[in-house]
Amino acid sequence: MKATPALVRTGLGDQIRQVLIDGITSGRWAPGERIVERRIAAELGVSQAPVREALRHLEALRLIETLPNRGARVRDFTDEDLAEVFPVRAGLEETAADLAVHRMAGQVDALEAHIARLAAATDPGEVMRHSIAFHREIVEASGNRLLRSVWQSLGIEVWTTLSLRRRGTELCGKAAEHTDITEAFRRCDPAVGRMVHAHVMSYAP
Amino acid sequence: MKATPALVRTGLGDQIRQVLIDGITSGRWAPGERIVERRIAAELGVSQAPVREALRHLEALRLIETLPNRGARVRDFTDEDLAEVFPVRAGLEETAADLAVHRMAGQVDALEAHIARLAAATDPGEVMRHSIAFHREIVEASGNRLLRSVWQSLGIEVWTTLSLRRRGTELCGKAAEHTDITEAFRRCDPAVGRMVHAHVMSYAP
DNA sequence: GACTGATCTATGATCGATCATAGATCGCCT
DNA sequence: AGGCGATCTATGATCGATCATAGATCAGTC
Repeated sequence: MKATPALVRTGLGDQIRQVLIDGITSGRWAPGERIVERRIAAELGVSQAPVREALRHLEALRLIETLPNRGARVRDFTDEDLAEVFPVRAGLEETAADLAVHRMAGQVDALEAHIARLAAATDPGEVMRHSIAFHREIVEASGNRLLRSVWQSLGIEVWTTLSLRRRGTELCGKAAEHTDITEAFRRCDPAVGRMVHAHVMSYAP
Repeated sequence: MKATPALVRTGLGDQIRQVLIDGITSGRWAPGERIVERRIAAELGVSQAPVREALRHLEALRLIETLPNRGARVRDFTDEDLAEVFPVRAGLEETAADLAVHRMAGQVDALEAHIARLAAATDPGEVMRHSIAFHREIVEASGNRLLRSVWQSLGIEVWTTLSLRRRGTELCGKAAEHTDITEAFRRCDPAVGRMVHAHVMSYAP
């Protein structure tokens, strides 16, 4: 492979995946558009193999759909697709909160730190990441590694980005609920699971 | 590749994945044992590529763990690993039941069919599959494709098999609860979600 | 012109070989 | 003997090429 690697050496598959994700979220590849393995490979100056690896990850994230012997295409996200994520997130995060409330034992420093960072955030991307980080913190605090793995595999950041592109799913105005939830964790309120569930569902369109 | 393909032609990756899953659940590969890509490839008379593809699937199922440049090894499932799946399943299936109860509108034929098949099952493997099929039916009935995808990715069958190997997690004696749940669906009882949650958790060790 | 089948083309699936890295091994120096 | 590199080995990561399949295209018959 000569054509100016254009990519540093740290796991080609990972880097290609990021390139593809950026391309999809930025709209470079339109929904329904085919993603041809060799074309991407040639463009990035790599071979077909790591591109295939990256595509499998995108498939797991449900960003593309693949037909046997027919290749991959960018999914044509319907509003329904974007909406489906919320009940799943709500269920997972409710479970996480119920598990976490015991383990935290009123220690909510980490949650408060995320709230502070969210309040200080300026640009929309930063707001989104800090808002998500608050939720991730709850999932982490559950101590259930499988739960964490499943939650991560939802690719919340990517889907939220797509949702923001689609319409103006505003993330602000929810900081108050984050505070309420944090207070519930502080007093080990067993209703915190339901609160988190309701909070997540309130994002749904 | 000459060495008597030993595998029919229907997507090598899929077939290899099944061989590996069987090998792990049957105990052919012990926990912690390394899985060397080229060894498997040579053994099955294929090349490294489809084996790598299969290994990625196993990684998604959390049956193996992979270190960069260091290969894959069979995970050493702790009791904790086996237990972690139940809260996650319970949360997902509660969500599914809550979504499904509206869509079923009291039509519980499919659920009853699974109960009948479970009652008629004889060998343990069959019992397990029909028991799982009942739960899968609820998830399918939710109509949420993401939820279905996430549930499937838990690899319930495999983990249940492993759990059965580990100790005698008996699946019988739960048929009555399946009937209770079905009745709740028939009368569109909004408490069905909680029932499913409790039912799933009752399998936990 | 319309239908049927052979051929061509694009591309995914798979292959065999090479490159790169992590440990293991060996040899040298003190 | 012990420490420290150089070298060797096993193996994952990547490559370029080939095989196989799904459609598209074309030719022949009626």
